[in-house]
Amino acid sequence: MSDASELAAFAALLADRTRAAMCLALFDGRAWTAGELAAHAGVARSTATGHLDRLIGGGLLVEARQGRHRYVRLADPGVAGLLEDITARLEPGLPPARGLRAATADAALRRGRTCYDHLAGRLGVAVTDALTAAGVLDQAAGFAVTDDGLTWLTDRLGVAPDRLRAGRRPLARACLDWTERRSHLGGLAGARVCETFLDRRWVTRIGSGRAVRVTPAGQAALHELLGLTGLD
Amino acid sequence: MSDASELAAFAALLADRTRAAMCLALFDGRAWTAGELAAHAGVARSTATGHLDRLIGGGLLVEARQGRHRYVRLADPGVAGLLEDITARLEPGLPPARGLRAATADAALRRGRTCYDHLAGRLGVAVTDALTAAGVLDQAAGFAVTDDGLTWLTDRLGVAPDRLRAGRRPLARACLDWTERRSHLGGLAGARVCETFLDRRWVTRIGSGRAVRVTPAGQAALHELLGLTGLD
DNA sequence: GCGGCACTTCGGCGGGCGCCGAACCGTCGC
DNA sequence: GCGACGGTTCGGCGCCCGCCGAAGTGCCGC
Repeated sequence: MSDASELAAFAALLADRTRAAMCLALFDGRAWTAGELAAHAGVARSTATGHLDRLIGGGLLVEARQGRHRYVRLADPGVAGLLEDITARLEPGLPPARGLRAATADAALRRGRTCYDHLAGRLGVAVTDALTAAGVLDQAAGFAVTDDGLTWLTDRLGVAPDRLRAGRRPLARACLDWTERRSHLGGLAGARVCETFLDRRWVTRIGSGRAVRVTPAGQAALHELLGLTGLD
Repeated sequence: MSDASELAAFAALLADRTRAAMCLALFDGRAWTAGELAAHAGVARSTATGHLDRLIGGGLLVEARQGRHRYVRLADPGVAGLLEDITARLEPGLPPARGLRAATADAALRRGRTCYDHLAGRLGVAVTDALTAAGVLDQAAGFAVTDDGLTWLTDRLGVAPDRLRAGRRPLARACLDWTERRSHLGGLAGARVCETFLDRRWVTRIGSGRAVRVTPAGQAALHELLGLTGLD
């Protein structure tokens, strides 16, 4: 009986159009700010605050406060899997490959891929770790680009300084990688890094999808630049 | 966006204590009547009617009208799996084996088992099919014991007539078998058949669980009585 | 065919919940 | 510092939804 109450309480988290829209948006694996989710769902920020409180309290989401921002993402891959199971049930005929499980099944995608406009997969995590080790990123401070890091990006990597001026988009953003269960670098800096790697042919796209592969030239360059090895 | 509405609408089906209690009750795989579910959930019958309409309309349950009864059960194994996934999330530490998936994994259980007090699994379905072929059961009429069937149960199988008088419990009831995706015989008649098989040592329990095995004597007897073969 | 039973329909009540706007608080950038 | 901005708190509004009981409808058994 109490079991039924728990089930009902859990289901109630998703039983609201606004909260459902938030969870579906977060289904992409990225961390969103409260304001972005409010805009996405079409409600006032104050309303979004309450919904996020409930979703976090219910264990579906986790938050990371960063300055005046409240970043929020799905709590764990289990939540993503559950959402996928339910939505798959809702559209029986539709693409079975839309979700993250399909990505899991594909070794190439697991190795390396783009997530929107930045690197993800093992490659994305490896690059992020190397950037952290090199002092470019400060993960302790919640995924911030350090002052030295800015210099590194412009001088070592060769990104034009004005392309790193944060406008509406945060410079660095943590993006959770389901297949790796790790965060990798998103945001403006993540996009610039990916862009540069592609420009220089350090990585190339495989086919027309999101999968990418490190080229021989890229293996040499990334070893030279970041000490990375074993990027097949 | 419309996607979010659909997800919310679906989740709303389970987001009520009463409906959740109904679904959890049906999780055992049996078909319940509307009145039974109302009593189980502790609401008026009129209230239960509305809830069942919603659950059926949403595709979680299916109904089978039979006389003045409204039998209802989970729509398909996918629903059971979904419920299992969700409840497993709610009690992370608890028995991973409570559900039906565990049964699926166990070959012995898949072959033959008891479901409450009647036979299930391949054995249960085979016996039910044979009883139907022998004219004991009329599945077209919604799982009814025929007049000839009553005679068969008493004269051929040797069940005492007064043990087949239906009281509150229906004489025959369809019980859905998840592993076989087929109905098998439950209700009073199902219990008597199972009881008789066990009494005569045609089937014996394996260990202390629900799994059962057909004995050599049982194989001979069931072949003689119902033409059944291949019951290892 | 007549009572009894399972279920359904309907009207009405009450509580919960989602929504907003206004005021407030902390952080960031000039 | 001071304004801008993201997020939070609070009060109040309105709707939706779950609940019941009473009356109605088929179906069953005597």
